[in-house]
Amino acid sequence: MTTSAVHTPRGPVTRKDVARYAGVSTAVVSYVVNGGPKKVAPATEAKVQDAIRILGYRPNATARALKMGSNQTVGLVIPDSSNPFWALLGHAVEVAAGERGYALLLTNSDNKLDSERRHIRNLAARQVDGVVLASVMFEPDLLELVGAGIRSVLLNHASVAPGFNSVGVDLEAGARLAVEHLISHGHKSIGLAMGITADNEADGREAGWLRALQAAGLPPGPLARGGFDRPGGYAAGQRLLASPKRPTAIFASSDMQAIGVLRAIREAGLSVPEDIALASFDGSVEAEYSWPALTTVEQPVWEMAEAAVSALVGEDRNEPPQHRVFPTQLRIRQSCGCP
Amino acid sequence: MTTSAVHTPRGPVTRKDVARYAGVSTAVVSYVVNGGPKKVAPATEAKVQDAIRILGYRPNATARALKMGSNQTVGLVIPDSSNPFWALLGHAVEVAAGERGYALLLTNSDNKLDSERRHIRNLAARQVDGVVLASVMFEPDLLELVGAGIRSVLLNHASVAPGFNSVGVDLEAGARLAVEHLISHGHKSIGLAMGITADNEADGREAGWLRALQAAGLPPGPLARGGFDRPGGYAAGQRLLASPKRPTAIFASSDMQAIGVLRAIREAGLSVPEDIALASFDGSVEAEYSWPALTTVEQPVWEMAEAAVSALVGEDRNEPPQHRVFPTQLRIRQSCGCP
DNA sequence: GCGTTTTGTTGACTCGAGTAGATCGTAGTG
DNA sequence: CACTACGATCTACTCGAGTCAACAAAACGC
Repeated sequence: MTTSAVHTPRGPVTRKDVARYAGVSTAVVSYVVNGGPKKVAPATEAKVQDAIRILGYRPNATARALKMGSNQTVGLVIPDSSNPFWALLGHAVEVAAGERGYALLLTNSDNKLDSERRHIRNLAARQVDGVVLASVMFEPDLLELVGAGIRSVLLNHASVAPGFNSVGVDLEAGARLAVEHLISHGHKSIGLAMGITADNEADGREAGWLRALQAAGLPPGPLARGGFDRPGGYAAGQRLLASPKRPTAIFASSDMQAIGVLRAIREAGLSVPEDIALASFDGSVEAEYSWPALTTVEQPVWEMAEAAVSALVGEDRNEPPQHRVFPTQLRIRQSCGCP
Repeated sequence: MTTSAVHTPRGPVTRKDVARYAGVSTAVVSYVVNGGPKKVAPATEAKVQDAIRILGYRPNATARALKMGSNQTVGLVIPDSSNPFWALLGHAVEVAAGERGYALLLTNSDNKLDSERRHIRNLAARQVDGVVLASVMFEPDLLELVGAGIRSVLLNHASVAPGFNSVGVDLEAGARLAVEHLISHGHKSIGLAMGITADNEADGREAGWLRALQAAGLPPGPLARGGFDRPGGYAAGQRLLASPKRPTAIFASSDMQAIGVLRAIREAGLSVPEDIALASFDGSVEAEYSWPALTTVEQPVWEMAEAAVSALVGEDRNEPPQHRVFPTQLRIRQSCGCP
């Protein structure tokens, strides 16, 4: 004869079961579980706590969410979570959300617009409390969808959409930092391996590269476009190396691209930074452990995630939409030619 | 004068609003939205569809979840989503779940037991339909928690817990594959950079390394333990290099560790594979783009994720718990000494 | 034309929890 | 001792959607 058999109902234990077992009403159970909004006598509270423990009651978060109109969840849409930069961002968002008691619904848009749109629709239906949209693309459709009552933050997006929160870094300033550093090493021909932004908006990194060169009175070096990922960088790197006047330095718009470029350079029998210097953008861990370690423009991912989540469900939830731009920092390592 | 203002209620549009607008009962709206369980006359259906479109109605997934007892969500607990291997796994799980209409709640345990336990509790309260538990740790507590009605899959865990689904690879066979390959290159002293498994269960990779050496009549080389990540591998690598009899080859229990080892080797002024050959475990993208490219034992991450999700919410949802072991494949590149 | 199916629609109850408002009992005051 | 004030508790409604039993109307058979 087991101890738990008598009163244990089949199926999941609900508030009602606890109430019956403790000999109180369901309201009291709620008051005990939530510590309010009404007081409960200590003796009653103890009875209820016992019942909860004995029956193994766990409140149904879905029911709570229905009643309260919030399921304590934020959604995140990123292009590809197997890309280390996005993975890190996802991690940071999860932590920032977790600190506030929110869980993270993660979705990958895979750089496809319809996929992204589907995910946003889905997140909206699931009544998430907010969504962080780290999209390379951008469509008015998205505005409408997300605008339908759900708070959202655009991450690192070029266009500053009215009515939307946005969080990002100063891409142009960051790129200038890196290119200027390459220039300071004496390079006169600096190529650019640029990622492809689907909306064809001018990317700040490209502008920064150009400005830095102009400011130094240098002509723009060769430019090759490819995906922001390793294969994209590899392909872009090969094209840069094959250009009529091979650059002596290359700035890549992402760390992953730089790693691809690195491979292209090596396969060409050249070495970094002796033959070609390299700098990139993002500041991911892979940059640190690459060989040579990559000089890169670091994005304050944790702060950005924190700011994004805060705008969604944090203290500044009710403020009007903000556009926060974070500074970047040049993380100097060996790929640029520094010792 | 806007077209939508007249009948649009304030706040989110519910089934009731649609019903009122279309002049039907709420039941009919449900039937239209779900295509059942009862038929609706074409003319009525059209009216309802119009109302839905005009009012911009989207069904509240939370309410649906409450009624149906499922919120079409699976949970994933991994040690650290900024580790590429786990990031890839997360991506694969998300895709597998997405194909079945399920969303992914992602949590990082950060390798901490209490954090892991908290997340599982949270996932349970949120009534997820299943959880994939990729824990390095293991505690009976977890069994109890997850066992409380929620289907779960243990990923790549050494101990085969009864009543639990599990999905993993044959760690020992995989490790043997790699070590045997190093032996075939003529190496007689092969060190092991082993990750730390918190539950101190014997890890198959260690066993495989040992067995391969024994089978070849070789003495076990030096062994160093560290985290499964890059810093862990770096530290382990330094210790292996400093060991009295320096090994001529090293097998690392993860790609990330191998990348750390690579750095240690380079900082010691040695080169791979000339001075020290290297092979590792996981088969992540970083291994491919490392220099030299890492020879590694590839885990079939996509198949594993597919199997895990399928056991949770797929076709074989109602079968008794299974233990699926997938084969690994040796992906030969340059770090082992092959051309 | 009448009884019988078929088809279409509806009202009402349900899921599990939050909480306002009503109710009960008791302690405190005059 | 009557009467208020208050603390503790319960009743009952709500959130939004799924679906069954019940019913009305139309289609059918003979």
